[in-house]
Amino acid sequence: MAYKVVIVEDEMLIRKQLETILRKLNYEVLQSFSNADSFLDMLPSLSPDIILFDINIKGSKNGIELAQIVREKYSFPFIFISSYADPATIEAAKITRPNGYVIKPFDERDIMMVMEIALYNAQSTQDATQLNKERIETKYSISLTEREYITLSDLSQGLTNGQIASKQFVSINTVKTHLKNLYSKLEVHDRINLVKKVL
Amino acid sequence: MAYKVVIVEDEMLIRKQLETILRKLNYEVLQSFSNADSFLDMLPSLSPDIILFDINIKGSKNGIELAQIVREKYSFPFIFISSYADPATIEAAKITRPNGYVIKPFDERDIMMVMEIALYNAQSTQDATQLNKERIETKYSISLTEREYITLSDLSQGLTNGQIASKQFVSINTVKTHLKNLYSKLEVHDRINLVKKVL
DNA sequence: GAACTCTTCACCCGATCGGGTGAAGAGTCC
DNA sequence: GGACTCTTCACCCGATCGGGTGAAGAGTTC
Repeated sequence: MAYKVVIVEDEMLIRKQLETILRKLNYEVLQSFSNADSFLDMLPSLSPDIILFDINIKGSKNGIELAQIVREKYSFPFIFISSYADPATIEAAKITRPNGYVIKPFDERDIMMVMEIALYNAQSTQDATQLNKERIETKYSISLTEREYITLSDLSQGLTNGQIASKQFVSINTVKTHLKNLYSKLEVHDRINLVKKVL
Repeated sequence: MAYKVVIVEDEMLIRKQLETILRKLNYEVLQSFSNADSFLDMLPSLSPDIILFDINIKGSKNGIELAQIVREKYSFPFIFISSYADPATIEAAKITRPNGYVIKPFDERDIMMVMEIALYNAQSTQDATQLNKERIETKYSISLTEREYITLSDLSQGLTNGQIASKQFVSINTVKTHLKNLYSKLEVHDRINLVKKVL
């Protein structure tokens, strides 16, 4: 399934170039906008995986302002495309915390690299707040049994031992056994530090 | 105070170029390494704000493997420098979740841009995991007293009531009072959910 | 000075947690 | 069949937590 991309760029040639490169790299270009207002109108009905902003676009808002809005209201990942790399522009751009930044002129390699990394990082930071058995196992060089992992998941939801027991249809003593083993494996002594460690 | 940078790059000319650019941009180059092993030896005694890795370095490990180690054990931000932008390399590089990626040849603008954004993003994501009184207050439309906030901070470190009491030089009963009020204000019934809510 | 908040602390109680020992059945591996 | 792991559960105990009531001193506000 191709990632869905939205482009906001008012220079027609660059826009076409971006579209061509992105399609070649197997991304789905949902829509390209040449001005800020039509972008803002349409955005609520789109659900892109990532957005490309030219910083210097005509219209009521520039790319940085658009990015700010997107960050606050929609939190889609986005990348800046710009010929400007002066300190003032970068200073303004960085506070929007872009997932990438491409300086013109760019080529296919630049776009591929930035897109791949941006999408992967965006994905990962989303996942990072969720539990992941494999991640924990490799990170702490331990191995969790199936039941231990489920118990850990329930615990990290903030459930008490009793609630976990009911949910899993087992005795509270069983839950305690699993937790005891988890404490031991992850080298903590209480549930708080366990939850902290895995989140 | 200048950001501290460590460079791992075995091509002498590139290394010197990087050092020159970074110093010009007012970064402090802590140390430059030309091979993986000396880097790994010294890293524990360094505390860089960011690391630059050439992907293609000679030695026991390449830049991507080094980055993997840094991500897991030290979690310093890092940036890749590479002439390779083929899909396989990017695929391998992106799973280390680099804070930036520069394709050779690069110039001062590229380095400035990537460094600024990488450092800013790294800073921000760190802050997001830290407690912040104002953020909590606005997010949940409550107001915390000074002591409540300190107690909350200590609690989110994973301390028990007894430990918090010792640390603050107050009675354990006082700690319990503050916690009770915190539970009430944040509408939770136990410390786990309190910690989860504020992190 | 009265009203108010903030901070401190005490006592109580029942529920939960952490930690330990022991054990039994199911399944896998060799 | 024996060794092993995984999962299940029981009982015990001391420590801690959650929740409640009550109260006293310090400081601010009006």
